[in-house]
Amino acid sequence: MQIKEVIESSKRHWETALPHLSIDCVVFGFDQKRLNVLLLKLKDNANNWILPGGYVLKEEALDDAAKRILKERSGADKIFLNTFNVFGNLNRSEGYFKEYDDDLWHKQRFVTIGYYALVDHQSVTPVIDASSEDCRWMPIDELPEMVMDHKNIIENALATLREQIRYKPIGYNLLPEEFTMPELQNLYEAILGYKLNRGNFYRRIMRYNILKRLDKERKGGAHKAPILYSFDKENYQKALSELGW
Amino acid sequence: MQIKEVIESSKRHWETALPHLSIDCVVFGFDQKRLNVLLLKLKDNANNWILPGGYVLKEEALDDAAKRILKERSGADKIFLNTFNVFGNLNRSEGYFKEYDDDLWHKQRFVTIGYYALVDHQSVTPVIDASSEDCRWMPIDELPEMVMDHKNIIENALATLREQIRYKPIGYNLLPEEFTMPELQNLYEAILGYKLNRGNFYRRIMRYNILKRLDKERKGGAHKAPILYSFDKENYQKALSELGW
DNA sequence: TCTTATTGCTTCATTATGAAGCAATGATAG
DNA sequence: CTATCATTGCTTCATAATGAAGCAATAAGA
Repeated sequence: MQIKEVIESSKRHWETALPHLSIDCVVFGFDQKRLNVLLLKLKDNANNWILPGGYVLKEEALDDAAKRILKERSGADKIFLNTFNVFGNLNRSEGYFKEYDDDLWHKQRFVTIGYYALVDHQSVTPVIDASSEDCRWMPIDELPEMVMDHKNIIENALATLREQIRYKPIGYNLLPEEFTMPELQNLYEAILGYKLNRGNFYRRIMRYNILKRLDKERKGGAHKAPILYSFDKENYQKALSELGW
Repeated sequence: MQIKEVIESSKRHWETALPHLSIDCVVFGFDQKRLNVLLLKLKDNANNWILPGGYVLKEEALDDAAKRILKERSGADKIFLNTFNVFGNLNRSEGYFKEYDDDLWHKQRFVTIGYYALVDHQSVTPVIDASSEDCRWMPIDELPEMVMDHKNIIENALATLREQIRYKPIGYNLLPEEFTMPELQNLYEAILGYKLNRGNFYRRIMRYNILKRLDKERKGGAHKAPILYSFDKENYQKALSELGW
């Protein structure tokens, strides 16, 4: 196993980025009925996948770094992005780079800032960057083998998302402009991991008063055509700000 | 204005700690009817107060660093400690150290990990460390002038606490072993910043089933003597774990 | 002993939630 | 063209949670 590009870029990082600090992004996208995460596979790195991540430049705000990294490594752009936790244990990368020289950037001790992002699955086309061999959506309930503690980081991000969905409207960033009530319910169920009662879900969402009902339906599927909605951005923001967001 | 000790310790830090990374702790304590924060005042640093903070040693886990810093700089020990946010904007310290040499540790660009702590006010005796002139509890609604973005960090921590109190039992770490129902209500009101209905609060707390009613009362105050309670630690933990904690 | 503020706990009206169901509808099969 | 079917929009009913108010008990002090 060899990661030449990684080693090369390692040297560059020493000069331009803050040492001992990295960012990992958990990018959630919703497709049909499943919640997905955007993952990368390094060249020649066996079967281990990683989260899109990178380093903070010396004169770069943390949020800007997260945006840049995500754009460079996955093509995702203009998205909802937030920190959710910090991972600062020792030996987080233990074992993964032991064959390499001690001056390899990645072998160092790292404090990692975890960002999670919510994106419209349809509008993101995964981009394979120079150091990667693959970049794709993976369903949250069928994650592949992952490097270091990256699986744990994803679970932590998902737990954050699940907590937020309890008392905050969610969906604006995860759904396309127009969507149906069953699609919104599928999103909630995919995030929560369990089924919701249809009528009660309908009632609860309607009471939020964050949906704008469009005068059209989504025909083409079998059975009754569902009504299309879009988010009423003003009320959506109002609902969030009443909760202190 | 001079901060000799700070400059001295700055040199030591370069050798032992992770560069560009710091920790600030927002320590909440509850006294009578008010929520307080533990603050320090640097020697000779005019009237500006700071949060107890410090740096992460090269071979030290982040949580351990936070514990150590808090112990060293304020005497607080064995407490509930959690990250709540990361502050990584540029120029956070702009203007505060401009008179000093550029190689002053503090003048550098810093990413700060925010920790919040919940402690029993009575059991913490503020300790004034070598680089401080003062260390004391300050009520949350009467904060003094503070250095850099430290006031913002406190507000951010308080917002986190307020969010958590909505759907999580809180109080175990902020109250003494034995307490009364009005005291618990006062704590909630101090955190939330507004009054709660007495009967409804009583009913809600009782339904949580996290209190152990003791067979004694707190006599001595005027009027009817309130019953003493302690937390039923088992049920308290169960209530938390049902919420995924 | 009387007054007072405080406390423990309940009652009643209102609102939210869980479970179930009914009518409408668009596609499909016959 | 019509019957069937799963799905959808939305409502109903029972139960639980919440907001507002109040009653009786009580410890301290007048």
